[in-house]
Amino acid sequence: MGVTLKDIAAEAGVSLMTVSNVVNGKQARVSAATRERIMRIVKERGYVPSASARSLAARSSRLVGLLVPAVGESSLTIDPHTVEVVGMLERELRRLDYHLMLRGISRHGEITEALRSWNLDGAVLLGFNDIVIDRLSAADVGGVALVAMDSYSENPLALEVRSDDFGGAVLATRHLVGLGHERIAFAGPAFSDTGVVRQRFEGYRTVLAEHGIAFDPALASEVETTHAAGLAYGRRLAAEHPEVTAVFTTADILAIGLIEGLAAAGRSVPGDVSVVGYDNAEIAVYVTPKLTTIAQDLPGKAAEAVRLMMDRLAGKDRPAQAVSLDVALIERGTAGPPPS
Amino acid sequence: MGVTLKDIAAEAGVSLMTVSNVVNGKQARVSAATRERIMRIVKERGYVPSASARSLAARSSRLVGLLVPAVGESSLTIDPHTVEVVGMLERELRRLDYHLMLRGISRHGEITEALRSWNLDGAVLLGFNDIVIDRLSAADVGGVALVAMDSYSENPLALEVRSDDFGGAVLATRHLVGLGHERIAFAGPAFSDTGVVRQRFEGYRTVLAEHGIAFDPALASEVETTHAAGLAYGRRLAAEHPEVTAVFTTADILAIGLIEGLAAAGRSVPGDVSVVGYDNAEIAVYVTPKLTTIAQDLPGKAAEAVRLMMDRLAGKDRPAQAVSLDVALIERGTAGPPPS
DNA sequence: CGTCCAAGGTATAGCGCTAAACCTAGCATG
DNA sequence: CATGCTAGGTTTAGCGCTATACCTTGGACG
Repeated sequence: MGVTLKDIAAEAGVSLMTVSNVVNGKQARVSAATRERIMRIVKERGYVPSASARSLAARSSRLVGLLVPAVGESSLTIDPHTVEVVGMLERELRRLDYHLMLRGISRHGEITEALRSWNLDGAVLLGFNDIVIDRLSAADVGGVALVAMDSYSENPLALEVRSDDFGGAVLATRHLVGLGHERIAFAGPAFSDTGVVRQRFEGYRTVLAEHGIAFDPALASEVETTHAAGLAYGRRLAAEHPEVTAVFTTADILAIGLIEGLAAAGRSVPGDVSVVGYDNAEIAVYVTPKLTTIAQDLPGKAAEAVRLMMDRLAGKDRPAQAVSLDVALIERGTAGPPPS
Repeated sequence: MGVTLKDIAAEAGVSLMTVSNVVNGKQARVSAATRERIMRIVKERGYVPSASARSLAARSSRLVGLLVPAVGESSLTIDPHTVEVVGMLERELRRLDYHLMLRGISRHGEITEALRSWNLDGAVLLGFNDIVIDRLSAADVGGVALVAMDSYSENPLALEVRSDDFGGAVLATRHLVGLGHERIAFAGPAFSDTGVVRQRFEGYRTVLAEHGIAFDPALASEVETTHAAGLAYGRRLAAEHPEVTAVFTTADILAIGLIEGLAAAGRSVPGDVSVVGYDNAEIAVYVTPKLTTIAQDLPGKAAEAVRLMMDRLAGKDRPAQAVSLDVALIERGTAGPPPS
């Protein structure tokens, strides 16, 4: 079916290696005339090199893995966040004639398996828990270029890219304290865990302490990052903690659900309760009032991850140091002074 | 570095082929005792088969491509839509020990190149224009299993999965006509093209004709699928066509922008103008008033695409026939009777 | 005039795996 | 007792490519 190097070589009357050299742009060893003749035949016959054969013979696959957690039977956790990275990464890789392989990871061993099985040149790990990254040993990784996004591991085998989650929480909480709030609740998923949400939780607690406000564990709730969970939480909060005048949440969608839940319980935002979201998602400006939130530099994060990956693939070794991007408070309509 | 079949064979004192048979679960030719011994060694040594070697030797890569249009230098066009498919596809493929390769396509030739270079067993084409699919010849495709989503090509080489776009437009437009509207505008991207949007445009025109309403080309506008474009369109519409009392749009995000644009021009929804969106996106319920829209069966579409792909990979040949999924009108708050 | 060298190639030996054909002992069968 | 068959393997011949070492010319140079 397919045209191979051998076919081209036969037609051009040269050895197979000469064709290989031409196709791979190794200028040195071929005369211009021969090169042109071969290229013409390659075009004519529609020759496409076999990536598997190359990968096998050259011990390099020109393949980068995109590894995403996949919880059991459920789908991949690709949020708008992630999509941006995927898009940028694919484009940059394509420019350099690399390819992207998407792989959900449900057991730890699958990371190593993915790296080795396809002989990946690099891999981007999206949103894994620190512990997962920590457990990666040099033997697991081999020489694969690893970039971990949104992980707080300190594994020197992976270059890390994240935004300043602690700082974002500090910004949000200080904003609320500055407006005069004292009973400030926190809502986010699994914050007792390590990782991104934990950092935001610590930022929140730090600012409370900084202002002499006692941390009340009853005001920190584990809430999933969905509209429905936010809504339920809003009702609950209104019923159980009417003294709360502000909430810092770790996701916009949760915040929007929360606002609806509060409204359902007769509490208005920002009149009765102030709310700050996180991520500055697209939806943040479509709701009324528009959501006050923390913006991450998403394109920046994606660009940085891509840059690190490209540099490592190109062989530029850089210190395994974490890159942390700045965040910003976007003041819109959901945070105001507490009711007097 | 890596452990190979040869290493395992040497350690187990059997031939390489026996190990290969065990690893690939070919029960027939190996005794239970030998099989267990080999499996133990495989586990101990952490053997991972080389996918490139397999692909080369077996002429099958267990690799499925996800081909997405990539316009020039820009990123991939992965909308929430697409993400659902990606997630489901990855999960199903992983269960069957296939892998997913993500590839942006910016020139037509790249489709063939992608199929051939990695020796793909199958490919899902997401959101390509019909013309692109039409141009695919048997030689381009080889034996690759092709599933095209949201294409209206009739190329027998690709199984097609789409939802009933014409029917959706009919539902939306009839709803508006039924409410008493006569000056109904249409807004969507590139509807003069072929494809999904064209189908919706035809649905709209058909219903107008059906009710004896003359089609006015000035009321059909080419508007990009973004909030900003919708907003600009809203202002323009209010200024240039104050007689319009209803708009059917091909995307929710466009509809939401449109509503804001109308509001900015002093026209309220649904009091002055009714609006129907398309897709029943998540945001549709977060805006006020909640958006009346057409819902596609997204999970169904994804599931169907996956099912077709799986069947074809498993060798079940089915007639190359298009699957079309039903749509539904979701009545919410943005469509009402025209002002009297 | 012998030597060196560069330019422009070719020949050889795999990479790690699988498909397909082949082998061999041991047993049942007519 | 020859024959066939089966279980349980082994051997051989690549898949399409690249790395590496090697081979020829025809000058330039001392």
